[in-house]
Amino acid sequence: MIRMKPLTLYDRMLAEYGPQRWWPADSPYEVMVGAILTQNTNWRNVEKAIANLKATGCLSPEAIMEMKKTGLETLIRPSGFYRQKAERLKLASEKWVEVTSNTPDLRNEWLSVKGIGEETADSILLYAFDLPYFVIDAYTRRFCAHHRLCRFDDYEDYRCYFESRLPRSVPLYKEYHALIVEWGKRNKIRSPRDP
DNA sequence: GGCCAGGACACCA
DNA sequence: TGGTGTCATGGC
Repeated sequence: MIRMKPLTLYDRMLAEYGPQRWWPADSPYEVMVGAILTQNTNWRNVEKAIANLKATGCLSPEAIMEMKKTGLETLIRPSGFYRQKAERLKLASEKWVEVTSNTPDLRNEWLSVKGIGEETADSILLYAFDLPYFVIDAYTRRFCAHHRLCRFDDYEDYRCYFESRLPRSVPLYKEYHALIVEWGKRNKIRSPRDP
């Protein structure tokens, strides 16, 4: 196999798959909700949960903060882990109304929310706040291993790998991550050390 | 009917 | 700090 650079792989995927135009959401807040609901969960199940929130007029931070936890659990049940995620959505919604894209140390603000780890935080920062953080998920690690780009244990090492090799561009980061996910869905490739 | 999906955290040694 | 268990639904 010919070993390629990250930007070359990006160009090839963009040519083959076309622009993905991520994140699939109608608003930045919906991005945040989706980022939490999709934790270790098939996106199709997330779509059902978000549809329930929309149908009941509950897709807003105010509505989610105010509603009973059990009611929220019922709406998001299709996304799995619904008890945990209901709690996480409430905590994240509280954070949502208190920060802006100009809040200092915004990444750590999100990481301080129980239930929001590095991947979820970076998804929110990139797709909801338009800030240049490259998102590392299970597909990204698989992508790196498959193309012999790199292999690390730590999330930060992967993020640094991409951010140090790509132009610092929010649209590029968005599209690249989306293309990696599309690649992952088309190529069900797993390795022994796969997360 | 088993396996897996766009993680995160608690607990233990 | 590293390994393991838990959380849960729905599609294939």
